[in-house]
Amino acid sequence: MALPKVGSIGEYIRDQRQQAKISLRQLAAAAGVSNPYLSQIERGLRKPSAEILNQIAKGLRISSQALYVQAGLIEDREPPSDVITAIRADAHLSERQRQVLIDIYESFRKESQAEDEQTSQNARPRHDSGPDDEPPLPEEFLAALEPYAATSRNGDVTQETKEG
Amino acid sequence: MALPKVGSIGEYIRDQRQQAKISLRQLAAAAGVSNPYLSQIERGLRKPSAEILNQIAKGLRISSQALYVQAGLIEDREPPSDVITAIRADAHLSERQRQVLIDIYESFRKESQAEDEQTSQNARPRHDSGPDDEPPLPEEFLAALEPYAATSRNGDVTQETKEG
DNA sequence: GCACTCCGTTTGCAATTGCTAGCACTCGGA
DNA sequence: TCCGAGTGCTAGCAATTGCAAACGGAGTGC
Repeated sequence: MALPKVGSIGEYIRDQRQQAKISLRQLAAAAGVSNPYLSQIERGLRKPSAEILNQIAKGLRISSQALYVQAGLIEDREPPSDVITAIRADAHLSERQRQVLIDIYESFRKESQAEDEQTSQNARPRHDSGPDDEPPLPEEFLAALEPYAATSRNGDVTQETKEG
Repeated sequence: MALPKVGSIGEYIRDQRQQAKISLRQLAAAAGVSNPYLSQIERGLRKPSAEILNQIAKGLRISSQALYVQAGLIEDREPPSDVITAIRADAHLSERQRQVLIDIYESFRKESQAEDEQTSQNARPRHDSGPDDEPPLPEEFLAALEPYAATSRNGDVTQETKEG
């Protein structure tokens, strides 16, 4: 992948600014930075801090993330390819919580694997073919979770998952 | 208060580092920054550039975006959790397993949220276990998991948090 | 020609980042 | 006891950021 060279962020900003048809000074004022500095940024002579970058993004009315990606400050929006990577990347979890989730996930994977082998041996129907294969309900987990996390077991699940 | 004050990013980094049980010097080495500087960042004496922030995020194995949000460099428009997306996309899981993982994940998230609102200082709302500063180990979960999944409880998690 | 306004740029300078070297402290072993 | 390895922190410095002031050029009106 092309290295995010320092100049590219400047070119990108200048490009966006010109597309918006505003002058350097206007953008500088809107972003709250000095015009000389913005000029130097656009020409790749200076490497702006994230704070300045953020202000410029606001002045340009574009997403900060796009600018950070251009600046090479965010790995090009890595898709959450697998569960473990996503868990690892989730900064809202504590290390221990991460480990618990990963443990459970891996045990699930092992279970599926075992079933898969069984299937090939005994030609057993897959578990999703019928609901009669019901394993114990998640309540067991949530019960075990209780000392650990304040979980709304099955009582009032009024907390919806959506957010914002 | 609700504003992302400058010091909070340092507290957040220190918190994540301590939860990961690595020393300041270890994280500094992993992130490629000097230990004194990381120390100052954690104490809120310095405002790290986005580049440094990015390296620290890598050292902590968390997403750069989460760190930028903490630093107030990205509007907290939190997209739906990547973890849930990844779980939903995992074809190896049964629907029930998916639901269990999502339930646990969300309960963790709620717990963190509650802690955060309660006080950003100590992260031990309940359950004082005495001299041993270890909260209950994941074994509890895995024990509860036993009837459900064929889990290798003693099996160490092969994913180690350190890496050469 | 002259004055005025806008454009982007160059020139110094204070403030800050981020580093190396070194300090003080704790723990375990000879 | 001292020694070595580990922890985090302070002091001082080079390099960089980000700014105010000033510059040359283009356009407009008198």
